[in-house]
Amino acid sequence: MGQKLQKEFYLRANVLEIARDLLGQILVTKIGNNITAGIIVETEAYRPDDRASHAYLRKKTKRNSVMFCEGGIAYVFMNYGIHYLFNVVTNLGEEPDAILIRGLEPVAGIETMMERRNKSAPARITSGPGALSQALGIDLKLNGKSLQGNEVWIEESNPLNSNKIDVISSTRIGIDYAGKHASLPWRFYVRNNPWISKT
DNA sequence: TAGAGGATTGAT
DNA sequence: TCAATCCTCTAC
Repeated sequence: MGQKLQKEFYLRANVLEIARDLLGQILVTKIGNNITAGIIVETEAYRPDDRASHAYLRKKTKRNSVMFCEGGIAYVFMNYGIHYLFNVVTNLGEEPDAILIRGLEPVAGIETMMERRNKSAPARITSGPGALSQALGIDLKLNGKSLQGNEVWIEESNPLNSNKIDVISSTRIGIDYAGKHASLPWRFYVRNNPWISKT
């Protein structure tokens, strides 16, 4: 088991840099006595000057209010009435930046994940933001939780391994409504990793 | 207070 | 290709 990423990691001003740095780190949840974890292989960054963000133009609503807190906490919301999506809030409180986690490579609690996903094989159980949230037991109860706590956190993986990661950036998924912002290359993923979500 | 639509998934 | 499904936001 590695060390939890320190709060300073999340307080940096460049959300794109943090989104890239999250690749290769390990997202862990502990729900009851069930620990589940996976290596982060796909992320997307959102900023307040970006129409695709819930906090576009720094507009604060009940749903996105945790994005306006200091970085290092979880932002969970329901999408399409069906799926929970898990984000990491970054930057200082004045800047509502967030990073959506879109893909994980399972490393612990795989049996639990398969049960939660109602699958008999691990294939693709954590590929896609809604899917990985279900596999890790993430729901609205985790919204606003500190990533220094003991329910959900991100562990630093071996830096030597991180250096080997071949990162690709591309446009984000499912935000065609965002006009020119839809073409920003703010999605980051690990080249050739089988656990990234479908394009 | 009502209506529209969404940072998706999985079955057809 | 399209339905499921419900919460949030916006406009009236």
